[in-house]
Amino acid sequence: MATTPRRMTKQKAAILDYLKHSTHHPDAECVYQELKKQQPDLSRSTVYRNLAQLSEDQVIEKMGLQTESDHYDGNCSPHNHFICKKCGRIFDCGKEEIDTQQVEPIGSIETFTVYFYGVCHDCEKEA
Amino acid sequence: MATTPRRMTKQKAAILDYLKHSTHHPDAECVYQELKKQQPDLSRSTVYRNLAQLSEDQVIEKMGLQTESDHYDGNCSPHNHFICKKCGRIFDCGKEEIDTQQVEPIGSIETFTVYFYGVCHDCEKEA
DNA sequence: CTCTTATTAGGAATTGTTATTAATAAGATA
DNA sequence: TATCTTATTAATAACAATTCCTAATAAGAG
Repeated sequence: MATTPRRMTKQKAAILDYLKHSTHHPDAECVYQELKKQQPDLSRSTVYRNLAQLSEDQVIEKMGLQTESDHYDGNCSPHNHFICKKCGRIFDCGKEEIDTQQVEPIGSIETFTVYFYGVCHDCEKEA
Repeated sequence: MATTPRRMTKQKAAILDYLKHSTHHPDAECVYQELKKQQPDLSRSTVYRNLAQLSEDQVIEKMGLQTESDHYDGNCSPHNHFICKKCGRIFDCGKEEIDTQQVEPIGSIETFTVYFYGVCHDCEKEA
């Protein structure tokens, strides 16, 4: 995915180090505020740019729905979604059974959502 | 969740009707553009406000991670997340097996993510 | 019908994020 | 080590998605 060579900088290193030693899934602002304490002239854009680059390079992971705006669903019955990486369409699919025993030590599950990513069959045909 | 009485308006009815008869998971702008054809003086704020209200009332569903900004995870090994509705913390949990046969007719899965929502044990103790 | 107040249109303001630009510095090569 | 190329930076402007604000409107209870 990376189209240009990458250089390591102290800013990028700090961002990466912070994320690799965190377990609380910070957002960009949080990373910025935290690292600004060590590097007072760190820029917000640098944080955003590096977070984008690092997740593009799969060194870190961006959480959440990989779409630019929020989407709404009029169908409230239990079901999941498949998001096509190519055409961007969101498809409904059945609610799969899922084993939750690994979650029980953490808390009580009220709901869960599953997002599948891939290429839909329509787009596959075109390629 | 609704703290004030609700009134039905033709704007809200149109938004709801549109969503209930859609299967393509539109975003706010899409709903706005579509309904503006019938109601030329419909306002964008009205669409946003009603989408928020309707999903608060669980009449429709807002997709994606229920947080205001994007979060990043330095841990790239396969795992899922539990989001506490009370304290907002995001916990890691193991990657569960999931049956994907219902998704196969739609497309080829490359990855998937599972988000569990509930109340963590820390918050349960406090209540 | 009347009254209360939730809801509206319209636009301005805010927020999360990205683009721009000149200056800087990583890392390859000599 | 000195030099060169160019990815990266800080700062800020620009941007797009969303929310807030205000006076006017209209739902629906009495």
